[in-house]
Parts: sequence; structure tokens; C-alpha cells
Amino acid sequence: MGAFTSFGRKLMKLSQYFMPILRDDPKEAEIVSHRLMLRTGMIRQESAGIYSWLPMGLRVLKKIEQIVREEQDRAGALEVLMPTIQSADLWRKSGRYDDYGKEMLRITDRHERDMLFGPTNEEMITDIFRAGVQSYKDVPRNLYHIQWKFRDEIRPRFGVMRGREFLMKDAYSFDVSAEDGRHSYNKMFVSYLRTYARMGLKAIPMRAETGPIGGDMSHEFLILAETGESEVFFDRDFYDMDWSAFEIDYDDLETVSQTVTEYTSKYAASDEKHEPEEFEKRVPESRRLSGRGIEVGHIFFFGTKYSEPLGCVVQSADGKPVALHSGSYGIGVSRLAGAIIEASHDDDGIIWPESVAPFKVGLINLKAGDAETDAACANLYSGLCQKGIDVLYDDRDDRPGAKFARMDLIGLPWQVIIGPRGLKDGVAEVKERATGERQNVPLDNVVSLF
RNA sequence: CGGGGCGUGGCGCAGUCUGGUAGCGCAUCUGGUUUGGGACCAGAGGGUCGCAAGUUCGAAUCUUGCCGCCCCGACCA
Repeated sequence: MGAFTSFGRKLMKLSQYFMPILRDDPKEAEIVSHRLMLRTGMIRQESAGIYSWLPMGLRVLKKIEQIVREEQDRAGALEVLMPTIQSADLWRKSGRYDDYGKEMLRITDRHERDMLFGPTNEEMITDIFRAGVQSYKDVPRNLYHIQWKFRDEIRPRFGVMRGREFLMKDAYSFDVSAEDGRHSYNKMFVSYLRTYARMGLKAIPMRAETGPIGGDMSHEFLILAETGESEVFFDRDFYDMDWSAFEIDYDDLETVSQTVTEYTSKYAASDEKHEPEEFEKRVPESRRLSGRGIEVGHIFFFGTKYSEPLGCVVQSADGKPVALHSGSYGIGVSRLAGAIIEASHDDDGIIWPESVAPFKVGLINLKAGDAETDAACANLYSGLCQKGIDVLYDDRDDRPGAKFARMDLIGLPWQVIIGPRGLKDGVAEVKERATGERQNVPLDNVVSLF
């Protein structure tokens, strides 16, 4: 096998990869994330609001998905997988078959049965839960899945930011009472803070339209970006809050609740919920900020809206039946791919946060075909791969300038540059994409940097 | 759905008004010279001009119908 042994899917040589880079901007792409996703060959449009994910894009999507999954698991949610196609029956029971309107893609099977491509899964999950539990001892529970949804949007746009087919994580909590439900809600709230933090995002929770229960049990999470779809108003103090993925004990009701309070006590609202008088009253002028935001998550509590019509009932401690109280919690996984780019790019291209970068290191061979640079690259490449680092090795016979531009465009966090000049001194140039900082590192020390 | 625009090699565009059998840049391939921030020279391949019908000796170009896509608005992860 030699130097280029494959360790799982860590390694990738550009000469063997599929990354159709475009030098010019496709004209349909108006916003930067859409442009960059098309230009770096992450995605390809198949139809309005429907995309194929090519190797680079898929790697990013999978990494985002995995972070979401890990944080859901950490918060105690259990992963399931429901189908993309659903029967109309459940939706007729909940009354939403007619309510949902044209946004729902309706289809019929060969027996003329009414089916639909799921836009969401409240009905199905409630039915699954109903069939699986009989006792109050079986709750609380939170089930989630990460699945493709289809909503026949009036106007899809901005690439994967508003697709018709999109990958979404949706979680559903079940509790015997609204009071208990609050803790389930709070846990998801906190898990969202952690999830976004791990992707390098500051997603500000903003009060959203409340469900039938009212109160403060619905929040949208918005990240700030110039190209965001909604206008947002918030307190400058949000900047000073802890946006790291802080540790928390999800079973500690008090701490979880306090954390939620901490992140919801300051003013933050998107345009439709914005109350100018309230904003002025609560926030001193010097701290009032406004900007654009992208919604990357939405959580809400809807009580017994689905459990009652669908008969999702358990027997309580005193033997009486009680309809379960539910909340649902969504994160737009595919949208996040675009949103992260909106939040992290420069004139040269994408700047991937390391946690979601398709590869951690780009290895550039400035003189592919030259025995010395080839050997040095092969050596580093296998060293990095053995260490489990995802490396994209640019072994193509291009001019240096083209390689640098390409690597900056695709935005891997680190570049290791090998050329004849550096090799004379036994060093590689290591460049950090985010800062542009470069340093010469002795060849033997390169692997240990990562 | 209302308003605006577009559809011509992989990407970006010209040509359409005034019909005459398709062109430019980038990308790709071959050869050569090059090589530390998007090289140069020479050559080459690649297009049913969105689809259909019509007018005409002749249609990318004119007419009609259809389809697709983008942007602005209402909706949303």
C-alpha cells in the first residue's frame, strides 16, 4: 500500500476527488453562502429549492448533523428515524391535512391511497409514542430524528437556506403535565446553545410566536448575518455572554432553568415580535442594537394539541388517563451549512470553523511531480492520516497561485504548504485560514501541530 | 399567486431589434516554455441555441403555446 495507505475516509487526494470548482459566480446565486457553496462544488441545484450534495458539501452536512446528534443525545433525547413518506390518515385525525395547504406535497400510491411527503412529524411521533406507552412512568421522554423534510415553499431561495427539501432535526418531548414539560423545554433550549456554540455560532434566542399554551414557551434561535432574512433587535449585552459550549448537568432542574432565564432575560426579538416601546424601556440606548438574522432553530411547546386528537394518553398515578404534554424542537441542519458560511467567510472564500470543516488540513504541494516535494508531502500526508486528521492533499500539477486561491476558497482551517524553497531549509509553511497567519515549521514538527 | 427578469458548450456572456446555418472569456484536453499568490505560446475537443407547433427557400433570431429558472412581496428550519 505504501505511503498513501487509506485510513477510513480520512484521506483524500485532490487528483482523485470530485470537487467541481467554479471560477465564476453562477448568476442565480445572490447571497454569499449560495455562491460559495456552488463555487466550491458542495452542492448542485437539481430543481427549485432542491439540491444534490456533492462530496465536499456532504462532509460538512454530516459534521453538522453529528454535532446536532451528539448534543441531542447529551440532553437525553433518543434518536429514531421516521420515514419521509407518510400516510394522510394521521394528518386527517389531527386536522392538519386540510390546514397545511399547498405547502404539503401530496402524492398517491398505486392503490390510490393518499400519501404525503412529510413536512414535519408531530402526528407520526405522537402516534408512535401513543402505541408505545401506557403509564406515567414511561414519561418524560424526548424522541428526535434527523430526516429530510419537504415543504413546497411558495418561494424557495438562497440555496440551501430556504430549500423545499431540507434536512432537519426535530425532537418531540412528552410529559404528564405542562409544568414537567417546561423542564423538557429548558433542556432543549440549553442543548441548542451548546449545539450552535460547537459550530462557532452565536445564536441568540428570541421570543417567538407562542403556541396555544401561551406564555414564554417558544423561541427562535437566530445567528447574526448581513444577509439574514429577518431584522433583529437585541441588547448589546448578548455579546458579553458565554457563547462557548459550557458544561451543564441536564438533570439539575434549577441550573437548567436558571440558564434559560439568563439567556432570555435580555431583550432580543425578530421583526415580527419586536416591540419598540418595550425595547426602549428595557434597554438603554447605548446598548440597543439591530441587524439581520438567520433563523437556525425554533422550539416550542404545544401542550396536548396533538396528543388529544391522536389519543396519546397515559394512566396517571391516581389511575386516571391524562393526555401528554408535548413540545417540538427543530434545527435546520442543511440550512446551517449555509448559515455558517454566511457567518464565516471573507473575500477569498469560506472560513470553516474547525468543528464542521470538510477537512482540517489542506496539504499543498507547490511542485507536484517533483521528487522531493512529492516525497515530503507523501510523508506528511500519511503522518497526518495516521493521526486521524482529515487531510485534503492538493497534488494537482497547477501553478502555486491557483492552488493558494483554490485552498482559500474552500476554506479549510489549516494549510500546510510544501515547496522547493521551504524544503531547502527543511520547513513547511503552515497557514491558518481564519487569521491568515503563516509560520515556517520544521517538517518533523508539522504533524504534532494538529 | 401578483410584479420584474432570464433560458445560447461545464461556468459567465455576445449574437435576437434588422432571419442567411453560432461566437467570445474562463474551464477542459495535447505539445512546449514555465512554477512561492488565479502563467504564456501553439493547437484541439465540446452546443438538438429550454420544448413544441407555425410563418419562411431559410429561424438562436419572427408568431403562438408550453416548460424551467432567478429576483421583489405574503410563508418558514
